Amino acid sequence: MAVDPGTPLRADARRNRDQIIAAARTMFVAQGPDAPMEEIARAAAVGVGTLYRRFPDRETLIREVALDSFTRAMEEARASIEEEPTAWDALVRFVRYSREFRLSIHLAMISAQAGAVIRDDPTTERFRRVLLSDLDHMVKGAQAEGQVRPDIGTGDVALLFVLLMRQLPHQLDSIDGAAERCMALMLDGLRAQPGSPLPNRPITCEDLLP
Amino acid sequence: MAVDPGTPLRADARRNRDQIIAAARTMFVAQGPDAPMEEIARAAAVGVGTLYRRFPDRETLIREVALDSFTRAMEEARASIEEEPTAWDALVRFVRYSREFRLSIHLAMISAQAGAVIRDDPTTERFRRVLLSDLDHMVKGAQAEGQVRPDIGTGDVALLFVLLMRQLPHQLDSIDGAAERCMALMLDGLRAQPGSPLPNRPITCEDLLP
DNA sequence: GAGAAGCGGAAGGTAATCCTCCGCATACTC
DNA sequence: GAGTATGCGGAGGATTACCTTCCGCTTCTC
Repeated sequence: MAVDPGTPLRADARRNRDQIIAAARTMFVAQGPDAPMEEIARAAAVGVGTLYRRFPDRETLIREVALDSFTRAMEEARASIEEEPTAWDALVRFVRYSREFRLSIHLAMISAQAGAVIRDDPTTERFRRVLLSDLDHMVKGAQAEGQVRPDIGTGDVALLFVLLMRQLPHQLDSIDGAAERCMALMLDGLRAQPGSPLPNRPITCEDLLP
Repeated sequence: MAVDPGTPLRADARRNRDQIIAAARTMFVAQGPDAPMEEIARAAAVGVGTLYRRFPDRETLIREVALDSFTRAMEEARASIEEEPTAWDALVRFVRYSREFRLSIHLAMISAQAGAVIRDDPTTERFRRVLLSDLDHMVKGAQAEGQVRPDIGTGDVALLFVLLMRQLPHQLDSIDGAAERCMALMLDGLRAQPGSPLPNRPITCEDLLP
C-alpha cells in the first residue's frame, strides 16, 4: 500500500500515472476537487483500481496535482516576468493566458477541502508561497510603473481572479468571449486612473497566508 | 397533497410558510439551490414534514422563493431609479446594496437546475425579464450620462455581477471588506475612462434571454 | 370542547460514491 | 522465449447523504 518504495515504475505504470494526473487536472478545473474518482479514472482511460494503487486516497491525488500545477505556474510566471517588457504586461499575460494559474488558484483557494490539504503539506505550501510572491512582484512592479492604481494590494488581485476563475454557469459560458470580456473589465478596474476611492485597506499577500 | 385549494391557511401554517421561504432564501444564497431540505426545515424551525406539505418538491420551493425574490428585487430597482439623482447612482445602489438582487441573479443564472426550473415557469420567467429590463434601463441611462463606458452591454454587467455574487471561499470571505473591494474594482472597470479596448462585441440583454 | 387542520421527526427507499480485492495481463530480466 | 514481479481492470460490498412518506400527537378555530 505504500506508494513510493523507491523502485522505479514500470513503463506502462509511469504512463498511466501521468495520464491520471492530467485527467485529474482537467476534472478539477471543470468540477472542482470533489470530482468522482471513477470519472477521473475513466478520463484517464484507466481502471479505478489503478488510480487507487497510485494515489491511495483523494488527498494524495489533490496534493500531487497541486504540486504539478504550482510548478508549471511558477515557470510561466518566471517566463512572463523575463520575456515581457513591463511588469504590467507580465501581469496581464500571466493572469490572462495561464491555464496553470487558473488551476493553481482554483486548488489553492476555492475549495475549502483542497485548500486544507494543500496548506497541511509543507512542500505544496512552500510552492504556493513562491507563486504568490511572484504575483506580488508583478503587481508591485506594475504599480511602480504607474500602470496599476496604488491603493490595491496583491491580495486584491488574487481575490478578483479567484472570482473570475470560477467556471461560469453553463448558459453564460457559451456566450462568445464572455470570460475574456470580464477579464478585460477587471483589468481595467485595476488600472491607474483615479477611479473611485476603495473601501477598507488594501488586501495584501499576507492576508492570504494565515 | 394538492397545495393550494383556495381555502386560507390557518394562522400558524401561514407563519410557518413564511419562515420556510425566508430560510430557503438564506440557504440558497449560502449553499445554492441544492441545499438539503432537512437543513432548510431546521433553519425555519419546522419539521421536514411541514416543508413537504407546503412545497411538495424542491422545484416548487425554488419557484416560490424565486418569485418572492424577483418581486422584491423589482421593487428595489424601481426605488433606486426613482430616488437616486442619476442612473449611475441607481445602478451602483442596486448592484451594491441589494441582497435581493444577489439572490435573484443567483437563482436565475448560476445554477443550471434552478435556472431551468425558473425558465420553465411562465410567471417566474416573466418577472425575470422585467428585472433584466430594469437593469438594462439603468445601464443605458448611465451610458447616456457618460458615466459608463459605451462599449459594454447590460449582459456584461450581469455577467460581472454573477461572478461577484458567488460566495467567496471561506478563507477569503473572512477578510474585512473583501467583497466590497471587489465590487468597487468592478464598478471602476465599468466606468467611462478610456481603459483598454474590449475583445468581442458587447453582451446584451438579449444574450441572456435565449 | 370537538373536529379539522397542521405538526414533527423516525424510518424506509434510493442514488451516488468510495475503496478493496483478486483473477488475468503485461513488461522487464536473463 | 520463459519466468516472474509488477501492474491492471472493474465488479461489488460498505457507506453516506439525501429524499420523501406516514402516522400519532398538537394546535388552532368556531
